[in-house]
Amino acid sequence: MPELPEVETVKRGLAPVMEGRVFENVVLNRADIRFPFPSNFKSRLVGTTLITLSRRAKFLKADLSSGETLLMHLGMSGSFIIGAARGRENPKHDHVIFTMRGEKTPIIYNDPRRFGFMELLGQDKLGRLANLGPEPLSNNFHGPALYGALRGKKSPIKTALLDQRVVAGLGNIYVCEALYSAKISPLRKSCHVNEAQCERLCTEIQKILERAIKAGGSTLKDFSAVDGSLGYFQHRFKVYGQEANTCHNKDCTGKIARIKQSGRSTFHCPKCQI
DNA sequence: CAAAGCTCCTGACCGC
DNA sequence: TGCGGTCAGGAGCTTT
Repeated sequence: MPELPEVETVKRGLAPVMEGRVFENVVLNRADIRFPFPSNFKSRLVGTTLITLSRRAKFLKADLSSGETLLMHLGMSGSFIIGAARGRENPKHDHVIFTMRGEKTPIIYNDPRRFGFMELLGQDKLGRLANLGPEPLSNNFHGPALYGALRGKKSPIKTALLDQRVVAGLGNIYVCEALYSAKISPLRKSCHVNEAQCERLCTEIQKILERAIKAGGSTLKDFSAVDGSLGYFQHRFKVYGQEANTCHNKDCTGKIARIKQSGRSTFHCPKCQI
């Protein structure tokens, strides 16, 4: 599922065919996905220029010449396809089709589970971006900042890292991976994660995200890269989905366990993550 | 206020 | 082969 690195990959794939282009046509194949599309969605887009496409947390943000901002979230299974709408294997879940002036092929938004959504924000409106925590790859994200965000929190560190107000852009997979690499138990209370551990956690989060972005984003079976490239599914995680495998941290003989935390699967090594 | 639980949705997977 | 049940999860919403 798309987490920060996947969204970043999508952004990089879409920017060359969207930035600086005028929306020539917008087709909606249904009135809503997770939420209803904004009123007059098509007429508010057609004729405007997409000035800048950027990413904030797991959101794609398109600044328009009209002054409005198109905010897009991929949810669990959303993907963009640059290519012909016809001859697609499963056009069933093609919900939005953008045509940019001067571009040969349309840009299709496909989302089987419809957990994604699109919104239009007025000028100076932050909307859902207002309460997001720091970008993990920015200078605002560092040990002391994380420590400050965690103290006073009684929830487990795993849960806290999924809270987009603490750090923005992580999902279940990368949280498991980061805690594993930092050798911190997902069950540890947030307020009991000390300064040194916060420092380590920040470093690991950044390393993991950077590596994943470099790899073009990693993915599970229902997410595909913006160009539909395969081989995208081959990504192996160190701990996520590795239940019962032997921990391969150095000098550890533990076995990867799977537990549930606030309804989500957590994979961890009970022996070396403390 | 924080934290936990529920909800949306479809496709993949499993056992019979 | 088909069918029902279960699971996956981002994040907003409701409940505690």
